[in-house]
Amino acid sequence: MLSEKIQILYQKFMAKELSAREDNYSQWYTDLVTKADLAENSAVRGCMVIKPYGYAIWERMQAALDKMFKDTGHQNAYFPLFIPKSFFSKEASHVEGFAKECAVVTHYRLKTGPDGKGVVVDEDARLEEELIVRPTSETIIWDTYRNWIQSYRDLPLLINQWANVVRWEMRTRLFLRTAEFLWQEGHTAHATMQEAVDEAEQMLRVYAEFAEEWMALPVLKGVKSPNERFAGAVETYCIEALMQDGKALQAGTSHFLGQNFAKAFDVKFLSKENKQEYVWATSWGVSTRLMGALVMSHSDNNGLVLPPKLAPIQVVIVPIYRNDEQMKAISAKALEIKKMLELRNIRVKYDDRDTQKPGFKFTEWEFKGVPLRIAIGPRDLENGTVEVARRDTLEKEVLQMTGIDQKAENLLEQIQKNLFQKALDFRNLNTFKVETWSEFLEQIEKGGFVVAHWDGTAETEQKIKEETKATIRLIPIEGEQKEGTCVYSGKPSKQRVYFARAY
RNA sequence: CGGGGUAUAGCGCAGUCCGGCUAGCGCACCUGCUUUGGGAGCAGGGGGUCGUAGGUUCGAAUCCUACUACCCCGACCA
Repeated sequence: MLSEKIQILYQKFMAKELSAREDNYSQWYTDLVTKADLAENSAVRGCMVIKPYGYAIWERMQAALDKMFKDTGHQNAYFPLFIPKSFFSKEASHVEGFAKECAVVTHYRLKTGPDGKGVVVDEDARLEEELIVRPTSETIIWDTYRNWIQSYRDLPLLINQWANVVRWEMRTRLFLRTAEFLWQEGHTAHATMQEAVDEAEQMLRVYAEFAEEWMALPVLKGVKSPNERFAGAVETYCIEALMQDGKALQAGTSHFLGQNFAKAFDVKFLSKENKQEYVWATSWGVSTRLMGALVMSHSDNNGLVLPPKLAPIQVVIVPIYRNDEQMKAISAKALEIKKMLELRNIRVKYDDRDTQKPGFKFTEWEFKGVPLRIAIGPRDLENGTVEVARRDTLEKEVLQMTGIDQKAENLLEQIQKNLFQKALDFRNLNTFKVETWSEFLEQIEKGGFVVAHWDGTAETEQKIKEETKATIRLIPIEGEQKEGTCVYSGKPSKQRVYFARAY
């Protein structure tokens, strides 16, 4: 339990550094991202600088996902940043979906300005065909696949790329929506429709597993309504998470593209039966938006809370000492513990900076979300103990130094589980089944998921969105599917769907 | 793209209404001493073309005009 004194210090700290979560959620989020050194706004509008600490988390996400992709048979490749404009118009709904937010390269040269100062675009260097900065790579990839695929023997083609993409957004927020972002995009080609559907569903399960196991983020699996579908997809699968402010966030999508892109880019293969057929396609992606989801689902008014599996530093050791002699003795012990922990593959930082006091270090590492802190002082040396503090519960306890490596390992596992359970409890507590329109209106105001019957029409979906700002987040593909009557129109409904206001 | 707000040291702000001497304050930074179990104290010190461009004036952070950037709230999207 926290003493009163510490509570007061926290209040002082909060007032100084961080907006309170309950007062202004979005300001709290922005403060957290910038002050915990995850990212900052850049000189370029809408684009962010991901700072080393934030990038370290992203690298851990990448590593885990990349392994999962490889384990399911995918290979990495890289396709160009630029896409010829003409490629874009080949798939009608795809263009329509992205046209409004594309950056376009028109020239390839600058020259010195007429007044001899600065540089201007050289009008003589106009590109014959303008290039689009990729908002996603389906078109260039399918144009390439055409040459790679001749026979059923070339299938399935299972490829992923890690890349940056650009979508010219009007309003941006660090990680959640930036003009340029980092992501991975998988693009696969299959001989049969069933195989492609299976692939899209498999990758959805991979995403869900990653979110739950690594990010400690419980997610719902489902499909999007036609309205919310990816431009060019036949079916869009998604994982959807609930943030602490009661808004939903799409954390990953996987698309069954049918033969839309194969037809647009003329990608055919010769089947076993010696017939020319169009291939079946999928694409799937998660982005640096996951960083935003991570921050918003676990963190509190004391700063970031990171799940141990993704934390760049899992344990920080802080020495407490009065003089050089003590520091020496404590350092020896601390380094010993560090080594023990590292033998268990725990990522440890020994914070032996002499320029900061222990209290400062406590607060700083807490703010940065380090799951476990071990403090060692003269008293501990005498007693053969250490003080261990958990970031998730803020609990402190004094433990025997012997066997601390095993205890730390157990605690990290517990923290990982606890964060997931807390997030799951929160979601359960904020998911409501409603039967009537008035219930719907009342509940959607309070935030969270509202589970209600929908008649399946785009008109109803649109009206609900206009009246409440809530959208259909997903149509569940798991659990019961009972019929009922639409909460808005009263018409028959095949099953309940999840509504929420969303990021 | 609409509404609102902001722009003064690395960060947060005061000063602007009502123009006037050398532009302040807190945090951070540097030096020294004392400190170190939850953001240490004291003393000294460094750091500014007051967002940009133009105008008014003897004189502009302050008044006028235009522009730019950022933040918040909407519409659009992952």
